[in-house]
Amino acid sequence: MSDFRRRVLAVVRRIPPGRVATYGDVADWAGRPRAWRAVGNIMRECHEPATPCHRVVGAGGALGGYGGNPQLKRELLRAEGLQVGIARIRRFRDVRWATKVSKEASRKWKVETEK
DNA sequence: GCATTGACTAGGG
DNA sequence: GCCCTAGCCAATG
Repeated sequence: MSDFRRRVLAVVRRIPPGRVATYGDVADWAGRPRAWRAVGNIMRECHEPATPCHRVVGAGGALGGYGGNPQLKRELLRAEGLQVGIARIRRFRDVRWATKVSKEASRKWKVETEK
């Protein structure tokens, strides 16, 4: 279990219900802003219920994937009060976690996880 | 250690 | 908004 992977999971678990974050956001919070692609790889492995992988979506509100069951992901998100289209999240800007979190909070989070 | 792969993204047409 | 391209990172064989 690499350090980066551990951080990514920690960030994902931090996403509150009814909110979503993009792969890019997660990578950023994990300390590697340009590792979004790797984040996708990690998610593929960690399909355990302990981490709300379904709250991690693609940039611009794209759903991304969910193992062999993308539809399930849509259901889960809708169950949390999100408006989900065929392959997109409506009101994405309003439910995107990263934009709702204050800079203060992100700074604090980084300080705690950097060490 | 190199090559391939992927639940990605930003930019240009 | 959609399609294509190039760039990027960690995991895998």
